Amino acid sequence: MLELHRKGKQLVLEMRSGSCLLLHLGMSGSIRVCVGEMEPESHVHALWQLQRDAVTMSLRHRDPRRFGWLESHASMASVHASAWSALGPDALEISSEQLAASLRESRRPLKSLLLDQGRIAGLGNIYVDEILFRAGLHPECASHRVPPGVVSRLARITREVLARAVELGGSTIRDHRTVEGAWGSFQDEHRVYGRVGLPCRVCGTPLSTRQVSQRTTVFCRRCQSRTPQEGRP
DNA sequence: GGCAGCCTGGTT
DNA sequence: AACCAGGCTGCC
Repeated sequence: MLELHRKGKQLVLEMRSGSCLLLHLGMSGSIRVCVGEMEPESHVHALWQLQRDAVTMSLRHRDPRRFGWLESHASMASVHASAWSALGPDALEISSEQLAASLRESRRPLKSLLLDQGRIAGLGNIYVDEILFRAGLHPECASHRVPPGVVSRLARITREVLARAVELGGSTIRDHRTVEGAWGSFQDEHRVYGRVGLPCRVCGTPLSTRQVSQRTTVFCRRCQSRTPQEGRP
């Protein structure tokens, strides 16, 4: 295997031959690479033995809840032309212009738009809630009503939250592990996710919950205003 | 645009 | 035994 590529939640392993394995880990999936044999484990759906010179390496895809998938592509060009053409810009690098373009014409709730992989690729339920809290925005605020200055701040916070989460190895709630098998620790910095009823870390108000876009949503009704003001710090 | 359904394991 | 979480697809 030569190279790794990623867009949003999708990962590509590009082989030396140029052929590609495109995969999505779903919510409980993981891939592990190790030298030599691997200890047996449950829920392994695919296993490769890779030969490099005299060394054998094992690559394994484990996915207890089977929400993940993988498909084979002849080349990166094929990946770009199919699966990746349906994805919006990557959330780690989203610009305020790109975000503004998505928000401008939609009356949908902000949270629903941020979860839409075709608009912005890479955000799931945890990170959307964490981003909206840090941006001081209500999850049900109509997307087109977010003023330009606030959109630019939202884009910056999106990039910052994800970069920090990556730095900490992600959020280990239950299944998630880093590629080395370690726990992530971004959950220690969660402000709202998993904290329903607990006091807001900023103002002490008990955190609220509600279904938004068929997703459990946690937010602070005091810190996250429904009508964002331009120029908020 | 909403919503059921897919699936498993942990919780109630 | 019933319910829930989560990402995404496919059907209204």
